[in-house]
Amino acid sequence: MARSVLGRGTARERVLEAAMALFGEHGVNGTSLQMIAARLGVGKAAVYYQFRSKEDLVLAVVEPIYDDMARLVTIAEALSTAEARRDVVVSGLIEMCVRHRRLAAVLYGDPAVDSLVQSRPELAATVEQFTALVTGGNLDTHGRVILAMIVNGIYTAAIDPNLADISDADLLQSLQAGTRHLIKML
Amino acid sequence: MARSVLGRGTARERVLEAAMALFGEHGVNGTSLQMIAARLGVGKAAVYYQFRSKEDLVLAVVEPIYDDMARLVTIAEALSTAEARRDVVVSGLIEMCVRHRRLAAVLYGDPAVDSLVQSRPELAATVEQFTALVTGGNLDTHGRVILAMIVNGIYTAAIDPNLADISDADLLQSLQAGTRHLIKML
DNA sequence: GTCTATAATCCGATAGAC
DNA sequence: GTCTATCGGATTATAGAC
Repeated sequence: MARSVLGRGTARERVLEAAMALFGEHGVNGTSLQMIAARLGVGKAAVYYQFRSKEDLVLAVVEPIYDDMARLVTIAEALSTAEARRDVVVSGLIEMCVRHRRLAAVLYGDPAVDSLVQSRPELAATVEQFTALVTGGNLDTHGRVILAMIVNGIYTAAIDPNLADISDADLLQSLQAGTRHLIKML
Repeated sequence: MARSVLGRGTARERVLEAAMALFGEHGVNGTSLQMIAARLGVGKAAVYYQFRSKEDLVLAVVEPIYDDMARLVTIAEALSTAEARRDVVVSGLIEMCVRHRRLAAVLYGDPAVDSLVQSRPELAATVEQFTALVTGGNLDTHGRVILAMIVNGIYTAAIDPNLADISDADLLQSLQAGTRHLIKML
């Protein structure tokens, strides 16, 4: 169990950490395994020792957020009305985005992650259920646009690099306030 | 001036159209010139006849939106107060996102586009001025988060595929209403 | 666990025939 | 204007030495 000069934790954790940082900067398709290895000061084969393919690595990076999402879906689906389900999912989304702030920035809208998710039935199902819970209930055109502003606003405000200096607690509070304000317009 | 079997307009316009569609689906880094050529039913060299490099092609695809942004910056900078400038830029952003709905989806957050913009001083300057105008004035932490929700909410609601069925006019109206509502919280 | 070496593939880009 | 052919380089991934 020799460890590299840079970073802490297990070799696997250090690869995940480096991958996350580089995915965030260059996107998944713009990040080669060579770049990840170089950042860690190791050879390309050292990365392949931890993950048998790039797809496996991306999946491992992305896993924690989809675990949270699946948990949130399970909780919300136990509720009885569409409005209650949406409220739980949206406020759960806020907490999720804040908790996984750095990670969320990585996968949000990345086409490589999107197609990877679509290729895995469990992940695709979770995303589909999540979307259904958010857009559930009968909304008119105006409501749908406002709801999209809320959900995407939460997501992208949480990951905005310009807001990186704001603490998790402050961010959480402001997102909750803004959401409460907008959700009245539905 | 022979023209290919598929599509309309000049050869250059057809390449731009195909590139935009594929960039939106797979991202810039996930789209090879071979894919673009294949979609048009031509060879790779036919694309290189219209654009001397992939960078040139990406630049040409992205150009219209940065032209609009530069125009908006010029108009806003002539105003006297920070609040007036921000109002003009934000409402201009709404119109811009609706007008370039499909294109905006392509470049929003694409790392390849980001680094291309950063490598071109004119484009980088325009983006920087735009950001400065939006975040101008003195805002507290809460205001900064709300503003990020507004701006990113506008952007991503305009490009949301789930809202593709909504007309430009309806989308414009709802975005303006939601923004007016949220901007009171600043 | 990490290394070098290498295989197979794909990329962007160029040259030149037609 | 479009084609084929090809170059050099980078990529994912594997094999085997240490």
